Amino acid sequence: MNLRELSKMLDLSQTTVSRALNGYPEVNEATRRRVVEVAERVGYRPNSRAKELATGRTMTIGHVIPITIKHEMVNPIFADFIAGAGETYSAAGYDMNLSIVPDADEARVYRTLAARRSVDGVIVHAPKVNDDRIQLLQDLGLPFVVHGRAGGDASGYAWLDVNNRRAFLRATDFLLDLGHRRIALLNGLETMNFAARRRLGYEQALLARGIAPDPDLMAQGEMTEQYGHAMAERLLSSDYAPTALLVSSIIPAMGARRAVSDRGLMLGRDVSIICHDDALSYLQNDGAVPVFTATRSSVREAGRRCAELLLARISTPAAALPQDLWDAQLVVGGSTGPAPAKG
Amino acid sequence: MNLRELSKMLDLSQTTVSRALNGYPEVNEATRRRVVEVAERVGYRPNSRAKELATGRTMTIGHVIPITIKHEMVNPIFADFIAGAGETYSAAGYDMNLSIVPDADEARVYRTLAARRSVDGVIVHAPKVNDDRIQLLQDLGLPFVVHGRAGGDASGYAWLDVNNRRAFLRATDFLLDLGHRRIALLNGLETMNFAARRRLGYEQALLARGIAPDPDLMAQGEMTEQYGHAMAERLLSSDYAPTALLVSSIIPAMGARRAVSDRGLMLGRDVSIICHDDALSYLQNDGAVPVFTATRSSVREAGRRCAELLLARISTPAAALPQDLWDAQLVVGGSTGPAPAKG
DNA sequence: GGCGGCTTTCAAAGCGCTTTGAGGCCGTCA
DNA sequence: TGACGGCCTCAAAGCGCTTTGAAAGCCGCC
Repeated sequence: MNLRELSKMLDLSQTTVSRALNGYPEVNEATRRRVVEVAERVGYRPNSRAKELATGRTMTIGHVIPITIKHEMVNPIFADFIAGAGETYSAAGYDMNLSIVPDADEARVYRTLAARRSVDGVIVHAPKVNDDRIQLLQDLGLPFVVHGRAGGDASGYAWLDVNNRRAFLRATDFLLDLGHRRIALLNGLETMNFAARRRLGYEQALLARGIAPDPDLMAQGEMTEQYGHAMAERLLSSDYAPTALLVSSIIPAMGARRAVSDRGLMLGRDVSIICHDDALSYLQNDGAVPVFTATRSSVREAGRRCAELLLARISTPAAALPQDLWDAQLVVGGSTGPAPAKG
Repeated sequence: MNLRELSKMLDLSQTTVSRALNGYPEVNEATRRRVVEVAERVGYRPNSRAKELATGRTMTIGHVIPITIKHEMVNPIFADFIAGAGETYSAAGYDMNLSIVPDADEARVYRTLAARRSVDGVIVHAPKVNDDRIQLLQDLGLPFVVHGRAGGDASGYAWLDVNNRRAFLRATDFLLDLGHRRIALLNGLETMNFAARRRLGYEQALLARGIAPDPDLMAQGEMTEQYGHAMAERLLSSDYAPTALLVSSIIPAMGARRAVSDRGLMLGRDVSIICHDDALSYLQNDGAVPVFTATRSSVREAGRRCAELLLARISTPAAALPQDLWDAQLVVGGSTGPAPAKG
């Protein structure tokens, strides 16, 4: 069923039917209702490609998700982010075009999306400290919103970020207030800007109390359960072990917890853990007393909001660049307690 | 840069340029090289929508991912499945169109995709025991491959599934061989076919040893960490607690492990756990001695393969329906051991 | 009776590509 | 010399829609 057949069926011109379906004012309300009703009944939907070619708008948003090549790992927070963004798109009649690519190929994919006019805009995931994607997208003239920020000046593009520095500063402060002095940082890869900023917050908090950050207490890596386990294991087995761990995500935090119980230690008494909690749907850390004390910010909500911001940029390119900085909540759970008295 | 401009630049006709770019035989190899070289240099890529309209093929595959409405949860295995499928698509020049929808809306989305001709085919995720999507897609004439199978006769459509019944039968057998007699099942939602079949395997193994399945030892639910914790906690605190748990995924298994250590019990000695391991990239359960004894099957590999099967169906609709049944590996890790001697 | 407003038609261009059919030019071969 | 194959051009249709401009029909109203 195409437009010509439908208009024949309605005994109206294609013009009128098209106008009726697209809400143009010059068609009589009764006619419009009739058109819509029949279109509905016979299941007419305009051919997406024809419509998109004619209008020059694809009504689709690109998400280019990098795979870190070493472990072929796709960061699990993407699932929730995408779910949030997807809600916004559905509600607005947009589609999502998802590409999963080794991070080395990202630039090529953006160029292709732009040149083929396959998308009306893109979301930039996982910005690095030095990230050339932003300049590239500006050159390409493709509307975009960054989830996070790159390092350096962030005034020239649209983004939504969590105040990662502040979150980890507060988390570190919280541990310091509990009497902890040896606090380890199990960070994400510090080529990622979010991780670099978390480290900054951690160091700032320590320095503010006159504690020199100790490189032996800092690790970075991809945020797997195994990474959390391995690092916590290594740290806890040292002679001069930390009493608290600040962990970049709930996933390595689970690994760290495993290391704690492997050693027969008790979480929140012998060792404290604070992690960042993205509020993943399958790893919920809520309830009256959450398992983990955490800095919490919903990545799904971020997905929803990034999508909204992008759609707004597409429909109103001249509007001011949105730059949203969200504060994470510090929620107190069962994984933290006063620093143990010295052995 | 469009085709007309490019052909002007090359001083060739649009016809020749189009033929050169699309590999038609009637163009001289030297000319073709020149065309390709210039197109490359000026960054020409054909407009996707125009090409798709002209050819009638969208070169995109739809993935409709259901969100279970209650917890707004998106199953984290999708991330890895999609990553696998995405690799295949990229290699074949296909795009992925992802819709995330409350499961009640799925049928509507399929109808829309078909009517608008937005995709050349779809992957069906998470088939239920009673699933009307398959009939729907057959009616719509949209090529599809099911990841899993629905209940009932599966001979009429293309699918790739893990032998879930057999996997859980073997896992149960393994526990029985270790002397366990009270084995609990923490299953996924048994409206899902994979979960129903796992339960079947579990029950078959028990019955084969003359053990009547005990409803008190069976739970089902969405596969979150919290679910695993809550169920294990409840089971382990009963007077007549199971000595082993068979868990539907590594995520609730982590929750179950937490419950075990909460009670001061030791995994693999006081309580055994076997789980299904989808080989998620961020929850790897490998190494010399994996943490969990598990039935393992890579969902990422499944994604890759499902995508291949679907592309093959699209290019050769008349070929026989692929129906792949994969066996999960049973890998022995540290979470299982002989049943403890009675109290 | 004429005018203006509302609704609709008609015809066509245009979006950027693919595809086809007819035909031209050139060099080669019988 | 003529036929033929190889390579290319030309012109146009077609994919299914949107959008535009001109015009027509119908209505009520002054």
